[in-house]
Amino acid sequence: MLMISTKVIGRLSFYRRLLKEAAADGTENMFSHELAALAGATPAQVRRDVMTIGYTGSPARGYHVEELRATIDAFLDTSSCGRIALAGVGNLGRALLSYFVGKAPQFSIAAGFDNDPAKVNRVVHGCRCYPMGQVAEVVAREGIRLALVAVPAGVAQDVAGELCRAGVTGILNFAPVRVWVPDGVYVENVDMSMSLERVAYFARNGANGNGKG
Amino acid sequence: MLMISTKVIGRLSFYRRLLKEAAADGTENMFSHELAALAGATPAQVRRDVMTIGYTGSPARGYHVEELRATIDAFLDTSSCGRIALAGVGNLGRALLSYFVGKAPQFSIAAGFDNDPAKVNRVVHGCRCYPMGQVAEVVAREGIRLALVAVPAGVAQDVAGELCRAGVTGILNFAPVRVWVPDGVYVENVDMSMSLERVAYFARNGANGNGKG
DNA sequence: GCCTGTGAAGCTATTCACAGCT
DNA sequence: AGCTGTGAATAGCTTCACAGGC
Repeated sequence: MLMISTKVIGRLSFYRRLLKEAAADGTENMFSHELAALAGATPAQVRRDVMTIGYTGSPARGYHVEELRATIDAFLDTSSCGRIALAGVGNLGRALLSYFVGKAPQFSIAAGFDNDPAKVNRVVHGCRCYPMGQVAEVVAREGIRLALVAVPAGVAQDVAGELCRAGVTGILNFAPVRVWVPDGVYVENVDMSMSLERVAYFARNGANGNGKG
Repeated sequence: MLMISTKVIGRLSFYRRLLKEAAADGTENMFSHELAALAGATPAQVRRDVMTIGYTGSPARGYHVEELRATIDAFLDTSSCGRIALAGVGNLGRALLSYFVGKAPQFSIAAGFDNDPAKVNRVVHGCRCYPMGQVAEVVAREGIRLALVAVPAGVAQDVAGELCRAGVTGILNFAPVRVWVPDGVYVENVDMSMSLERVAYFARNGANGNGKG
């Protein structure tokens, strides 16, 4: 199977969200330039991205909103893999919980992990918090494959390692360190300090428009 | 002045953090391959990045940790522009407050804004919360140039526009929508839903290693 | 006319590979 | 020997431009 870049996957995920909104507003068809305007991309890029997943629109009507959304859904295979672990139920962890609750119906945070005795066995936003020692057991029992890592930088590597050993194959890492994982595990880093420094740099040095993201 | 990509700026910011840690551990010199190993990059890329900012090491000793860090500091111009506004003091906003407090000494969140009367005039983590209506006044008074946007998607555009009108030139946007800003304003989007969907995709489709960020 | 799909071109980012230094 | 700095090569990404269709 052809390898598709993280950039394309990100944009597809974003297009899908826009298509959902458009569908909710009653829009049935959209041209590439319309979708591009919403996404902040070029029409050519939208067409390329749509081509990569093998959907094709009509010159007369553009893309059928529902069909394209369904094609992206199928491509991203949204049905499976929805159970997520949250490692670190501090300020950031709880914010992530409330952020993801309800937002993405295909995903649910099935378990939280923390070493703070004040958090263990609490239920926050419908998510039960377990001690770190139970990662292996709970991840296996709940069939968890994805994890959010929101622990302090100093323990992120240990926590990530333990999650991988328990069977997690995808990690969204909010700790400001690179973590090393076995082959076959995918890590994406959300490094907010780095992002802020980048914003500070370009705010001063006058690059306008949207950066990455 | 030569235009430098967001990727390079991000990596420089990351190298600097690693260099600080190395210096704290008493390391005086590092070779490109050592820094690369810590950063998860290639030695050639480290050398390129270092070259871009005009620092040069020695074949015998590699880079002088303190000097390189100072050169990156000077390049990113860390001294100015440190005052930040936080728009939206909900769960995410408060998590960002606690995340950035102390973390980056060159940055401080000087004011929060929210429309919830329960939050207005409260002080959270040393940050005073004002009503949205006072953005123009407070941003001007505090000399704020950067903003974190952590409001619901539906109002992100309005809030971003108001911030720009008040003089903000850099926005780190956590709302899952693209916001449109005047020329000369830089926006970086942190779209956690998109990131999670990307992780889910690559967790299944087996791309290993680190993605972007 | 204005659209899509797409080969080809153009551009950006990364890596190679080697001269020059210690 | 092993390193840096860097021109050249490669790989990857985006845009152009146009054939073909309505």
